[in-house]
Order: sequence, then structure tokens, then C-alpha cells
Amino acid sequence: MADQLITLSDVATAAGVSLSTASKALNGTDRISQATRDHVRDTAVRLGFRHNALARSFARGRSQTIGVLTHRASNPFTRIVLATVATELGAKEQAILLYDARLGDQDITESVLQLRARRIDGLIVIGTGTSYPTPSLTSRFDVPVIYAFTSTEDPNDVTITSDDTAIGKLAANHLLSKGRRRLAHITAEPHDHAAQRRAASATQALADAGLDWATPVRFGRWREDWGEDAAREVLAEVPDIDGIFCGSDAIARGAERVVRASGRRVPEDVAMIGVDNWEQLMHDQRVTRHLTTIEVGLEEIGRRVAAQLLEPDPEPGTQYVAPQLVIAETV
Amino acid sequence: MADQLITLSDVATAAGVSLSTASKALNGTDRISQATRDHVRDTAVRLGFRHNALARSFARGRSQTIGVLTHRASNPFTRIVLATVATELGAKEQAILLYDARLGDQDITESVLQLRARRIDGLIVIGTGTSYPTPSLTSRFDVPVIYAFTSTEDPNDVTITSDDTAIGKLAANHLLSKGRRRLAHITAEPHDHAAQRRAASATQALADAGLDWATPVRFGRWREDWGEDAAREVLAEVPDIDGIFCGSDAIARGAERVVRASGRRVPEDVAMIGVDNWEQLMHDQRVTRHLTTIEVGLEEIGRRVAAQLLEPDPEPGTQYVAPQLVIAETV
DNA sequence: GCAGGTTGCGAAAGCGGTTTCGCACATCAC
DNA sequence: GTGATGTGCGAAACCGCTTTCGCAACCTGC
Repeated sequence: MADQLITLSDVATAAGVSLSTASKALNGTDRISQATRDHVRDTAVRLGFRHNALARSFARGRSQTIGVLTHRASNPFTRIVLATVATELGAKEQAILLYDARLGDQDITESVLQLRARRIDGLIVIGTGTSYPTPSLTSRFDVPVIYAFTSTEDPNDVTITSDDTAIGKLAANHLLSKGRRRLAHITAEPHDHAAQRRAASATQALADAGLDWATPVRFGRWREDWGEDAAREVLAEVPDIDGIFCGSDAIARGAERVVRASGRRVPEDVAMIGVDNWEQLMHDQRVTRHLTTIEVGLEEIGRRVAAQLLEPDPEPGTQYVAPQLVIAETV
Repeated sequence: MADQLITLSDVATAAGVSLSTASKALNGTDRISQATRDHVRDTAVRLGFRHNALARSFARGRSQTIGVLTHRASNPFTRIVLATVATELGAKEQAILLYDARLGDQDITESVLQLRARRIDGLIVIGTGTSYPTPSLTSRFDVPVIYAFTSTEDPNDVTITSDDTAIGKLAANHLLSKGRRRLAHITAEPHDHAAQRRAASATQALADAGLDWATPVRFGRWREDWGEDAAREVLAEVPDIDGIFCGSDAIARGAERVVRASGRRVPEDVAMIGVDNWEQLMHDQRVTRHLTTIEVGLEEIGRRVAAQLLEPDPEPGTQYVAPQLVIAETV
């Protein structure tokens, strides 16, 4: 498969025009008569010509490559955003260059210099969705920088992230709409931004309905076993609890196990709702829905980031992706 | 941040040598005296010079970009391999260009041509791990092609994938080692290669111990609800079953729910083992281990693929990644 | 019939490196 | 002292495309 590839110069010669005319004809730039244009294009097709992307990138000074900075690409949330971004950009002939775990790194400067030497056409910073803000790098590049699933100190940075406030509200209101009134909330660390916002907005939603939690919000960790522990506490304190909003699906998994083990039925006795839509995101089409949950919109974040990055001028500021209620069996 | 970047020519001038000498000094190629070499390098550092990667790629004809072909990048298994590959390659300054869903595409030829026009330095084909073989593309490129998590018709293709035979054996033997003797196996479609091999090798492991399944292998789907259905059947047919090997963690999740709901204890009454290690892979550090399972080694596949691709000549043939037993509560 | 504008195209200068080749000089063996 | 060999460096070609600029030919309007 090492046949010599056709160059633009070959096309020009075959079409009987100059190199520059051939270039312009194929690119649609400059003034070229329709007849010449068609002729050159036909010739190019006939010869099976393709622009050498390397030469083109070099001449144009644009690499067709987008830099991606992550904190830890092994994080499953990060991976979803990353894979989506890679898919979307690949469809647009843009490669990605991933610098993992360099985001929190001391000498991020080195990475910045490397990315600039690579002449990346844009930069995507993917956060973890929980502990923001991320330091702003926008001013260090002369190409567009977009922040995904995080936020920065600079409100003018182009940011696309989840809407934790809407998530909390959505969860609480869904439980309320099903007639549940004795509600509990089990979530992660109190200093985790996502947990904090979801809890605050859910509390507000209850207040708007003239209610309060039947038992104080349980702050703990993003872990299945914390879901178990907290659920035990909740059941002990409020035996007739009729709805639990879990800050994540992992927590919900653990909590559900305890609730069922206690002899209560889900959702008849206790309705349960999580956040993340893991069953969908993680298992692809391989699983049926079991847990009622809220889809944060990670793939949507990835899609929008990719789209915005290729826009001539993306709108500055933060865009929140609306969460989606995913109704299944547990509410 | 639009300061003019330093070129090699600037370095040469500043160091008082020719352009070619500067190039060779920095690259360590050709014969250059140590003194000159050091001097040029010092000058480059002092000026903050970095090679323009675009110019370099162009001149060398190597793009520093690896093509990646997937069937569907939203598949969670694919995403793991993809993210790992991207991480490893990024650390080596290699970008990736992802062409998703073009693998099964009719005119894969178009993608091949595009990738060749891009002058990719190598190609990675990521499969789904279940339905192989993938058509071989090796002969259509003059750069290395590696197949990950799949296999091809050509035994000489460089392939790195999971070891389904070892997985089945490992699972069966682990249950046997815990003294379980009345075993069942619940898995996916009988025509799914992974399911088939795992079932066959587990059956063989039982035979080696002079045993057979207590009830015929249940072939179904890679779904949690299939795990439930099959477990119900198994319990009805063999009430005193004492071990279940589930073909995946999703199946195990469903099966475990049914087993527990029947009043049986896990693992005291029924030991259960899955495959995939999702709790680890999907939740990162966010969850404790609950399900005893087998780690297929997707990240290891990704790491090896990236490493092999950058080797001068990767060894032809198939490499199987050894599965790892992940012991938790359910056995 | 002519100044002024428009249209279509080609020559040539990059883009910023890598790499081949040849030259001058130093070193060596005899 | 001479030829053979080796060493260090620079001139220049080259990678394949984009883009600027200028020139001729062709329109206008008066």
C-alpha cells in the first residue's frame, strides 16, 4: 500500500493549469471561472487526489488538532465527555491531543508550551464536575479555550457544564409530584460543589412546597456503601419515610439494597431517585432501566463543546445543560 | 498571547551557526561536535525555542497522529480502551483521530483514504470484545495497524485482546475452590463469541474437576433483567444451587437481586461471580467492592496497544491479556 | 476611443523545519 | 610528505500546499 500519493501539482499538470489555480479551484477561494473549477475538480477526482493534510496544516498554520486537558481521564465521567468530544471532532476531521493529569499539575506551563508548539486549533479543559473552579487558562492561548463539566474563576470563559441546581429541583419535584411528603436526601461531601448545589436547590424546592426534609440531609461520600449506611440511619430515624433523593446512582444503589432488605417495597413504600443515569451511560444498550434517575447530560456537554469549539466565535460565559428525568421503576 | 514564536532560524542566528547545524544539534542527528551541540542547545533554551510541530511533521512526513477506528465509541468498553489509549499516547505527544462507527461501515474505503491523507503514523482498531472477527485492514496501510479487544481473520495481524478462555476457567475454578459444587452459568447470546468461549472453558474446568453444571447453561442477553429471569429459572430448577457464574456484572446484578429476594444469603447460600469489574472501572474510586468479579483488563489492553504501536516492529499475532480475579463479598 | 474597473489566471514567495551532499580541515598510516 | 580516511559544518534542495501580487484580457460608461 505504498503507492505514491497524488499531489496537487500532479492534478494541476493533468488539468493543464497552474498549481495556484488548482489550489484555488479545489478550495473554492479566489476568483476562478466555473469551467476551470469544474475541470480541475473532475481531474482531481479522476486521479484520486487528496490534499496532504500535513502540508496543508503547515501552510495554513492550523493543525486540525484540538488539545484536551483532563484531571484524570480514568474517571468515568471524564471518559464519557472525552469519548463524546473525540467522536464529534473526529467527524469533523479534527484530531485530539490528550494531556491527562496535567490539569492540576504544578507546571501546567510546560503543557501549555507544548500545546502551543503543536499549534493546536483549540483547547478543551474537562473537569470532574464536582470540585470546581478550575484555574483559567484562556489568556494563555491565542486559540479558543472551552471548559467542560467544570467552571473557572473568570465568568467570561466559555464554559459548558451540568446544572446542579436544576438537578436538585427536578429530583425533589418529581418525588413531590408522586405524592411523597416524608423525604430524605443522601449525598456526598458537604464541600463538594455538586453535592452542595443539588442539596440546596432540592431543599428550596421542598420549601416552595411548604415542606422540609423529614430528617437532616445526610452528607457523606459518593459511594455505594455510604448509601447503605445513610439509608440505615434514615430508616431508623424516620421509619415511615416515603421518598429518598440520592445524590448519585451509586449512593442510590446502596440505599436501595438496604431499603429492600428492611422489607420495604420500592417504590410502593419508598420511592427512590438517583442522579447520573449510569445504567444508560455505562451499560449502553445492554441493560434495562431499573433506577429512576436524572441524566446529567455528559454526552450533551461533549457534543456542545465540540460544536462550540469549531464556531468562529463561541459565546462567552457559562452554558448549563438541562438535566433530564429518566423514569424507571423506583419512583 | 500572540507573541511571535521563536523559529529554528532565530536560534541558529543567535548561536552563530547555520540552520542545518542548529537542526542537527537539537535533534542529535549527524556529526556535530559536542561543544557546538551544547552551545546550540543552550541558546535554544535561553530563547525558549520549541520546534514547530507542524513544520516538523510536514518535513518528516509523520503526523504524530494515530488513527482510531471504532464501531461505536459510546459503548462503555470501547470508551475505556479509547480513554486509556488517548492517555498513553498523549503522554508520548501523539494525537488521536477518532473515526467512530466507521468500522462496520460499507465504505470504510473512504475512511481509509482520509486516514492516509492525514498521514497517520499508525492505526488502532477497537472492537467490542464480543463479536469478532473484525475485517483486517492491515494491508491497506503502510503504517502499523493494531487491533484491540477484537480479532481479525488474519492470524498475523497484531492483536491485543481479552482472554475469554482464561476468564471462564478462572471463574469456575474460583467457585470450585470455595467448595461450591452445584453450579449454574448465566450468560449472553450463544452466538456471542465472548459468551461462548467463557462458557466453554468454564464447562471444561468443571469437567476437569469431574463435575458438570447443575442445570444447563442459560444463554440469553448481556442484560440485568436477563440475569433476573435466568436466576429465577435456576432457583426453581435447582433450589439448593450454591454457586452462579454470571457472564457479566450486569447479569450478576440482576441475578443477585433475585437470589437475595428469594431469601437466600449471598455468599453463604449462593456464591456469585461476575465478569467486567464494573464497580471499579465505572465508578473509579467512588465505590467499594461488592461483587466478586473478574477484571477483563481493558485498561491493560489500552496500555499495551499504545506501547506496541510506538515500537519499531510490534510482534505479529495475538496477545491475550490475563484476566484478574477481583475478590469481594459475593463469593 | 479611452480611463477605470473587473475577471481569470500564473509566477513565485513563503510556511519552518529535515536531509543530502560537498567542502575544508584534521588525523592517520606508511 | 603523500594519499586515504574521518570529522564538523554549511549551502541548498525539498516536503506540498496556500496566498499575495501582478499582468493581461475583457468589460463598462461616457
